Amino acid sequence: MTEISGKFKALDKETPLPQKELEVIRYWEEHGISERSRAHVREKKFGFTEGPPTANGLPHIGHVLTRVVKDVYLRYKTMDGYQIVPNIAGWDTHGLPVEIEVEKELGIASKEEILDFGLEKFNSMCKESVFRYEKDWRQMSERIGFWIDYDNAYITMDDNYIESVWWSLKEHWKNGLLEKGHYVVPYCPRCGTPLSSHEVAQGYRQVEDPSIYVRFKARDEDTYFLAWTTTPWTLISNLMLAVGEEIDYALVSYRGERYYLAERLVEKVFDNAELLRIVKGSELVGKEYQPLFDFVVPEGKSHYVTGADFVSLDEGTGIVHIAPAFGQDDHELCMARGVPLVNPVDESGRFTEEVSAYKQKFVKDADPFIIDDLEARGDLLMTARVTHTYPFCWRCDSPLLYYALESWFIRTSNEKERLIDNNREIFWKPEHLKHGRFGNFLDELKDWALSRNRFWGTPLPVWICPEGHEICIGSKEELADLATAPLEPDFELHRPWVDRVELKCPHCTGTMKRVEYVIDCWYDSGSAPFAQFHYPFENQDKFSEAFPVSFITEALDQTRGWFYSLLAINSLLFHKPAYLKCLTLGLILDEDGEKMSKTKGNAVDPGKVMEDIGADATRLYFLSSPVWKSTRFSEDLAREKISKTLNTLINTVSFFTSNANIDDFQPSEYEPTNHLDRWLLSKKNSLINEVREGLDVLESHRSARALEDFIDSLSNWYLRASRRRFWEGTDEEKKSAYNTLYETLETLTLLVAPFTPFLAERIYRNIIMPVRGGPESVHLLEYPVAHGSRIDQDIESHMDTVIRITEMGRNARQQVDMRLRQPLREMVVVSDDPEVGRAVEGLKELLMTELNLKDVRVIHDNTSMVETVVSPNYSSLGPRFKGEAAAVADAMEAMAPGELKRMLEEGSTVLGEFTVIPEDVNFHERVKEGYARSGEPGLEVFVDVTLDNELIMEGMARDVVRRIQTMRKELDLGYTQEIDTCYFGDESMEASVEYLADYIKKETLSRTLKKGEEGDHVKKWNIDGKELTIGISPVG
RNA sequence: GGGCCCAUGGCUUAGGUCGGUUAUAGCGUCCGGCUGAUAACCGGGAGGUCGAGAGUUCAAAUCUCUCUGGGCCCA
Repeated sequence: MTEISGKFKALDKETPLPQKELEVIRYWEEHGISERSRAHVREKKFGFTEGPPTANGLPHIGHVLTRVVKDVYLRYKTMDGYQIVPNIAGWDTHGLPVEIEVEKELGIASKEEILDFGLEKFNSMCKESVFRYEKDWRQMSERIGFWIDYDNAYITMDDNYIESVWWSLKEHWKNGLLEKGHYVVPYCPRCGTPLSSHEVAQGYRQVEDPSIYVRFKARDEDTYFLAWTTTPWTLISNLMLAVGEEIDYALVSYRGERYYLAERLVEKVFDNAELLRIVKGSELVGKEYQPLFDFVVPEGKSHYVTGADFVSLDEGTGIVHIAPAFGQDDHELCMARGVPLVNPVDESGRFTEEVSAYKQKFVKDADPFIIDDLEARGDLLMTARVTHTYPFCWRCDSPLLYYALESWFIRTSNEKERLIDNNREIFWKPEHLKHGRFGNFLDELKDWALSRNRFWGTPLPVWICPEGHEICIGSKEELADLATAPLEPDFELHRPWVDRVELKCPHCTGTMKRVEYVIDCWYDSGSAPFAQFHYPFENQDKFSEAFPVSFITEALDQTRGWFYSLLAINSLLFHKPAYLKCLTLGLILDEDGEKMSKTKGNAVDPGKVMEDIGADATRLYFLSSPVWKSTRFSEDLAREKISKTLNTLINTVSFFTSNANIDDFQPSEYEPTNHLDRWLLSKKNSLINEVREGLDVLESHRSARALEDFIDSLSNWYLRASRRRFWEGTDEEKKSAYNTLYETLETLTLLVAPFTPFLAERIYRNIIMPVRGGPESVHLLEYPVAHGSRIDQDIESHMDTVIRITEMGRNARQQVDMRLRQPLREMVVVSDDPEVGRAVEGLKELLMTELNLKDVRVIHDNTSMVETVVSPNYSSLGPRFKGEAAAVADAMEAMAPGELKRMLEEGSTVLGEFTVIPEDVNFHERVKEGYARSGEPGLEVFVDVTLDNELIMEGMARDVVRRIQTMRKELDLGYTQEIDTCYFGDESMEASVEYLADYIKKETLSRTLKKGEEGDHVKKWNIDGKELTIGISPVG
């Protein structure tokens, strides 16, 4: 194919899209486009905070989705005149997952081994590890077209960042919200560390455990409380019994003893017990009982029955044994009741000296002995085995214990109402999260256990002196001021440096030492809105521009992760919601709907996807279905976007460039005269509104689909129907057509820019920039705004009608096997809707060409096109008229069918001497001879399918044209290349060619059309059973 | 164990807030057509108990409840 060069540059269609995208990336880099798009200081600010990933693993396809979604909204807002603040990336760098990676590398697995290895060395390895794959992350982001500033990214392990975090912790401390206490955590006795919920979640397994029914003797009456447990070893530490205050409890007699238990569970527990009385749980509250064991005796009041809302009747007895050191519910309940904690188990999970009978025994191993003891005393009523899920350490497989540890926590529960209020102001997508998963979490808000007995993290800035005075440090300066010695030259806000700093106690003469904890790394990332600015030490103005954050988006798993930590920390500090819009993304599944994982080997490599199908197609694929739904991903699914949408757009542009250059088109002021043009411009403006609306409500799929539909209509309707105007229209026609198409492509290029930034850039640089001038990138332009005056609902709906009529026309032709290339006399459109009349009137030419007709006319009713045929219903007539049935039938047939039909619509009617009822006759319609019909009542068409000699010859001529065009294509001739043409064969074919020689010559650019069998390219065709040999030779 | 979400032809999916004619479209498949921008396109066919059951209603893919299966979060 010969490319005609001109001011509109043709798009390169040969090179695969992914390769062209790499060229675009180079162009952006060379011209610093992304920096320039960011550099603009604008009045309108759009706050965005990047949810920081950890770069100690490779990015996967889910991260690609996150980046695509972030990017499309940020590009849109940027083009719409906002300045994204601060528009920087972020890295999450602390936490147990990082430590574990390093432990694996070192081949160690315990805290002692880390300490032996050396804290400083260990932490510096962590520091390296978190950036191991930074390059891959940056490359992936760049490749997918995510523009964010990586060079100035915030990093949670930087001293400035940590200092801001310290500042915030001190704020909490000053407000009495940061406190030491005991917190029951899942704890691995072998590793000597509590586990994060994330780790615990990995280790749940189905196991069988003993379950026992134990009785507690009431103090003041001769009855027992019957309780149930699956952890006998915790009975040693029992301090209370809990009942549901609204639950009915039965007092029963069983084998001569009296027991309380939930009424509903009596039959499950006892085979034949005598019911004595029913009481409400609330009546049991306050009753005291004798301790089962006396190894540990707490100070203060204990061993009585209390009410609790977590008592369930699903299993057990409805009376729950409470040991505050070993259960979260238990612990909270005892705290609330002022019952102190007892914990006779050491950190390795063994009973302490106090528990003389079982001392040094691992608690789980003590279970059988405790059971035997209880049985011997007669306090054990029954034993069973239950299968339930229980957590195990994912590293060493030890059963985890729920264990009360000293812990620092933030009293978020004190501020629960504030968090709930702030959540009300957030726009959630999808909406159900607001009150569902996220809202529920806030409703049941617990205090935030902040401290971790670990090494690599933000150190908890609390120092304590031997007298018990405590101080929270809020800045490096404050630390230096109070320190007993100057800070080391290479000091940083990490262990072990901060551990070595001792402070002068402001309240006594003592020396303060730091508590050895680091903090939960979720606190780090939740501090990003202020800590990324080193607020309040610097950048107060920048912070207030960007806070509250206008928009965040991350995957669903962040609901109780980052989304929560952001809301909690910032609500406490600033009494405002941290963010105003939150878009939550679904998971990416593989083709079969399975979760992707490395171990299953079904994970998709983003790099390969980029190589195979490219960024634009991937972006469009993700953006065109609701992003919050879990989406299946496969290259084949995404590839469809290339053939369906990207190529269609590319070809539309190609059509434009090749023709505009041939005609030397120059954009100019114009008034669209043609209906198709006005229709397209109206559609275009409606499209702008649709795309914007979709983006504004965070429903990118609505925008993406509107764009895809528009591209489809542009190419497959507008352009197909307008082609001839571009090729052979008058100057006026061409002016309107070219300007309309050009203007539409311009707008479309801008509209798709946030979705498919690479292709948009190519189109911009090929057809817009060289002619219109303007900045070096489409991404530096403004997003289109619709011109309401250009939107013409009538013309849009008229075109819809015409499209429907076209479909009917094709359908009608097909019913009688009348191929489209055969010209036909006329089509009659039947509708009494005046709008249909107007639509056809305005677009008559279009209908004629689309359906290859000589005429189209509209009539109001179909009486002239169909005859009503009467067929007497003998099964109704017969029984009633017997022998006269035939005469009745004759009478009916003698009438005008329309007349009879009208009469019967009223009910029964009298024909001479007979009274006939509607059931006596069936009417059906017969289409007028020579016509084919399609459509439905209200709008139908009748196509005249009778042929005469002239029509047949025209059809043949078109067949010949089609064959010559195919041959031109086979020779790869340029669009304007003239040829000499010969033909020879069937007589009727030859006659047709001669009859329509001028038409054929014009259509095929044949300078001559002669009888003969010669030419550079000669081919024998069989056209509808008739043979014709055609030969063509390019001229010159 | 608790909470939330999801389930629509062989495959991928729209619609669900606001109940209303024949359930959307693409891929694939079969038949036909069209084509000098297009990897396309157009017409038609086959293919659906809208996960199952119950309820509300004149009317349910849509609202309610129960169940089944899958997922996520939390214990």
